[in-house]
Amino acid sequence: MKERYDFNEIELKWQKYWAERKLHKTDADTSKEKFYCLEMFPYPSGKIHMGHVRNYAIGDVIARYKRMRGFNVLHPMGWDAFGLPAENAAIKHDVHPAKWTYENIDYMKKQLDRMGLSYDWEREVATCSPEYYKWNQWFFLRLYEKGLAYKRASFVNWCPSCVTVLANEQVIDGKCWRCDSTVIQKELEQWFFRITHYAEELLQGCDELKGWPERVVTMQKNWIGKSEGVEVDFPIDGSDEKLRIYTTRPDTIFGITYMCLAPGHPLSEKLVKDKDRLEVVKAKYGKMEDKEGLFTGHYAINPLTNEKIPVYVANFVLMEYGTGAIMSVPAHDQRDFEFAKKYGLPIKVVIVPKEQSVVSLQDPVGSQQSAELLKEAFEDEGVLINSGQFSGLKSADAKREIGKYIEENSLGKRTLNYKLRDWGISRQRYWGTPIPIIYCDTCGIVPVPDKDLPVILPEDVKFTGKGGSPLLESEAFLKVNCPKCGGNARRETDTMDTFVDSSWYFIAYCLKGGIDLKSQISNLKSPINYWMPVDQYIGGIEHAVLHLLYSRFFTMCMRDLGIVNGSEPFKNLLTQGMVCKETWKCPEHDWLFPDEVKNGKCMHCGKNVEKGRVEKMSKSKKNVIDPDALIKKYGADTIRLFSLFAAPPERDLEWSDKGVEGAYRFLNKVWGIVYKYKGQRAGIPIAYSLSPIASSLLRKTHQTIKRVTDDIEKDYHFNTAIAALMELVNDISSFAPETDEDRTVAGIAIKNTLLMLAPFAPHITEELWEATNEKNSIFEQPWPVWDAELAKEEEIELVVQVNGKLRAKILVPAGLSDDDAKQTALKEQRIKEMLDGKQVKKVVVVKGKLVNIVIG
RNA sequence: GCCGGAGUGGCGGAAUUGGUAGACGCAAGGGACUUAAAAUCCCUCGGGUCUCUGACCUGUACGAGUUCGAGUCUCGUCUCCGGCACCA
Repeated sequence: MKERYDFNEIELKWQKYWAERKLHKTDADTSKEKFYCLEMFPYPSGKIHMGHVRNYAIGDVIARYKRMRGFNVLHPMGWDAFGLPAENAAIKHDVHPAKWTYENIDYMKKQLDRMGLSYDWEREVATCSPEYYKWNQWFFLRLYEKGLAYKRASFVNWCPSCVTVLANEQVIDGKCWRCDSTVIQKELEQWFFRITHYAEELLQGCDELKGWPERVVTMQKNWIGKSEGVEVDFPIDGSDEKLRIYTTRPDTIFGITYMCLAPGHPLSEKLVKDKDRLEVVKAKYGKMEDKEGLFTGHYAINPLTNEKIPVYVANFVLMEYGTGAIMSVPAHDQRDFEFAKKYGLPIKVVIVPKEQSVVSLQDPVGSQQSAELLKEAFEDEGVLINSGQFSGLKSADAKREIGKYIEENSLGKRTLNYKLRDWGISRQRYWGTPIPIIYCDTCGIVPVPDKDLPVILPEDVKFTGKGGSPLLESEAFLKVNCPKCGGNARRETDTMDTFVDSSWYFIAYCLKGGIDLKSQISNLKSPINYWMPVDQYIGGIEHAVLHLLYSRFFTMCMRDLGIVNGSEPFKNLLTQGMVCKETWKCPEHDWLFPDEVKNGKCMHCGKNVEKGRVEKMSKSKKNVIDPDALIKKYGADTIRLFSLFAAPPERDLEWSDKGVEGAYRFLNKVWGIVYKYKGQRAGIPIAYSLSPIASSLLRKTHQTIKRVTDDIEKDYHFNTAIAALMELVNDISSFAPETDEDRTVAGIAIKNTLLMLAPFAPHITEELWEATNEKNSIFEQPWPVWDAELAKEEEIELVVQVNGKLRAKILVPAGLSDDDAKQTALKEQRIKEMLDGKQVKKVVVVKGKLVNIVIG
C-alpha cells in the first residue's frame, strides 16, 4: 500500500479488474429477487456532460447498493443514436452520420468506463443499428395491422427553406430554430400512432404510479387533458347539413350568439365562397395570438331556442380537438368575448353569480343592459337566466339537465374529450428508422412483409442540407417491386421520430444475445417478464411528458401483443435536478467564461461584469465544466462523491469548485485513517471489556450503519448518507486508541466505513479493502447490518424547557423513567432558581428526550 | 390565467410521528507546525445585548391561529421557480 492516494493509478487498476472479472455482468439466475436499475440512455453527441455524470452516478450508487443487498441487478447502458445532430455533422463536415455516431459512442463509452460505472455492457444497444431498428419496423407493422398506425393529412410546422417538418419545440417565435425563416402551416400526409386509443388507460394508470414524483404524474394528467361535455347538432339554415359542436358548458347554450369552424373543417370549404379569404385564415391556423375570423354567409339554428346564429370560420378553432367546431358564448368565455368585440357580434348574458340571481331573474332587461357594459366574460359557474325552462338552475344542475334534454330529443350526446392527440411520427430526414411501407400504383399502401425486415438505410446518399430528405435521391432505396403484385412501386421515404426508438429500449435490454421480440410473444417466463417493470428509472425532468408517456403507451401496446405482462414500464421514477453553475455577463461581450473575468471586470473591454444567475450548464452561457478535466485533476471517485453530496438527487445542484476539493479532502482523510491502522483486522470485541472511547466509537459505527441504510432506502438521500459517513470518519480520525481492543474497534469502524462508502466511491474503497488484507472485491461483500443493542446510547442529554423555552441540558442515563426525568429536571439548580416563587401548572415529559415545565 | 413545487446563516444544505434550529460540507477569521508556502492539525463562526469565564433577547419569506411546545399543522399574504397555456 502506498502512502499517497494516487487516484489515477488506482481507478484504472480497478476498472481493469472489474472488466476482466466481469463483475457487473447480469446474473442469469432468475430464481433470485431482481432489481432493474435504469438511467436514461444518452444521445451520442460527442462527449458526456455534467448532467450525465450526475444521472449515472446516482444510478450507479443504487445498482451497486442493491447488489450488495443481494439483489440480482440489471444495470444496462446504450445509445439513443438516431437524430438530427448526426445529419447536421454530415452536412457540415462531410462525414457519414453512422461514422460520426459510432465514433462518438466509442469515445463516450470510454468516458463512462472511466467514471467507474457498473454497467453490463453485454446488453448494450445502439438504436441506429439495423438489429435494433428492425424491431421498430416490426412493431410499426403490428400497430398498422391493428389500425393503431395510420396515415392521414394534417397541418404541420413547415420550414420552406429547410424543406422539412419541424417539431413544435423547434419553432421559436414562429421561426425556424436553424435558419430563422418564418414557419408556415402546411397540410401534409403523415404517419400517426393512435395513442389516443389508450388515452383513458394512460390516465387511469396515472393513479397507479405511486413511485413517481407527483408533479410528473400531474403533468401527464394535464397533457392527456380529459374533459366531460356534450356534442350537439346545429342544423344549417336552408340546407340539409348539420354542424356538430362540442362543449363542456351546455349550461350556456342559450347564450350562443355565433358559431365557429376550424379552417380545415369540411363544412368551411362548402360554405365559404371567398376562397382567398379562407386561405388567409388557414395560413394563420394555430396562431393563437392574432385571431382571424371570416363570416361564411350562412346561419345555423340553435336547436334549443330556434334562433338563427351566424357561422364563422376562425383560425383559433382546432380541427384536432372535439369536433373541429364550436358554439360561441361571448358573455361567458373570454376568447369568444374578444372575438365578438372584434367582429361586432352580440353578447347575451345567461349566467349570473349566485348572489345576483334573485334580482336578475326578475329583470331580464337589466341583465341585457349589463351585457353591454361587460368588460370581460363571466366564466364562473352560477345561476341560469334567460334560459327558458332551465332558468333558475345552478350551472352544475343545468349541465346535467340540458345534457339529458339533448339526448332525449336526439339533438346530440354526452361525451368525453381528451387534449391528447395522436402521435405524428413521420420525419423527412435520413438518420432515423425507415418506415416499412411501400406505395404501389395498383395496390396502394402495402406494408413491407416481415421477412424483408429490416428495411436498411441506404449508403449511397449525399448530405447537402438542401431540399428535403436524402432518401429521395437514393434510387436503389426508392425503387422496389410491390410485395403484392410485383409491379413497380416506391418506398416510403420518411423515417420515424426518434422518440419511437427510446419508447421500448428498456425492453430490449432484458434480452441478451440479440433482440427478438417475436419469439417472446406469450412467453410468461420470458426474461422480459422477469425483468420488467424497471424498478428504478432515473433521468431528467425534461422527459416528464413525451418520453415517459410514449414509453407507457408502447408498453401497453406490447402487452396487447403478448410481449410483456405488465402495463406500466417504470415502477419508480427519480427525476434528478439540473447541474447548474454561476454565470458572468459583460454589457459589451455578453456571457463570459470565468477566466475572462479579472477583478470583476471584463478582460476584453474592462467594463464591470455582472454576476449572472446560477443557471443550468450550457455552452451559450459559458458556464460548463468538462468532466474529463475534473477526472484528470481529482479522479472519478471525487467527482461522483461531490455530485452526490452537494444536494439531494431530485434538486438542482450548484457546481462548486471548492466543494469538489472538499470531497477530495474527505477521500484523502479516509485514505489516511486506513493507513494509520494498516494491517488492523476487524476482530470481534468483547463488549463488557471495552474502554469508554471504544464503546463510543462502536456505537457511532452502528448508528451510522442505520443512518446510511435508512437514507439510501428512503428517497435515495445520498447527501445525508455521505454526511453521516463524514461524521464517522471524523470520529475515527480523532480516535486515540490505547489498547489492542481499542484498535480492534477502530478496525471494525474502518471496515464498515469502507463497505458503506463503496457504492459512492468504488475505486478507492476497493483499493483500501485490499490494503486491509480483505479478500475478493468489496462488492462481493454483503451490506453491513446494524445492531440495535450496540447502537443504543448509554447516556442522553435531557432537555429541560420552561414554558417551551430551552433552559437546561442534563446528562442522564438512557432509559430513565418519565417520573425520574421530571424529578431530575425539577432538582436542577438553574431550574429551581427559575421556579422560585412560581406555581408549576403542568409538566410535559417526552420520553428519553425532554421535560417542559409550564409555570404561571 | 390554471396546475405543481419551493422560500432556513455569507453559500450548498440538515432537522424522526410537532420536541435542543443550523448536522455535514464550503467560504471566512484566528492560532500551531514551517526559513517560507502548500498540505495538515486546533479554535471561532445566524443576529443582537450585557454586569462578556457566562447569561439574556431574538431568529426558519410575511401576518394571524391551534398547542405546554411550530421550520414542521391550519388560514391568509408576498416572492421565486417549473409545467400547460386560447383544448371550446
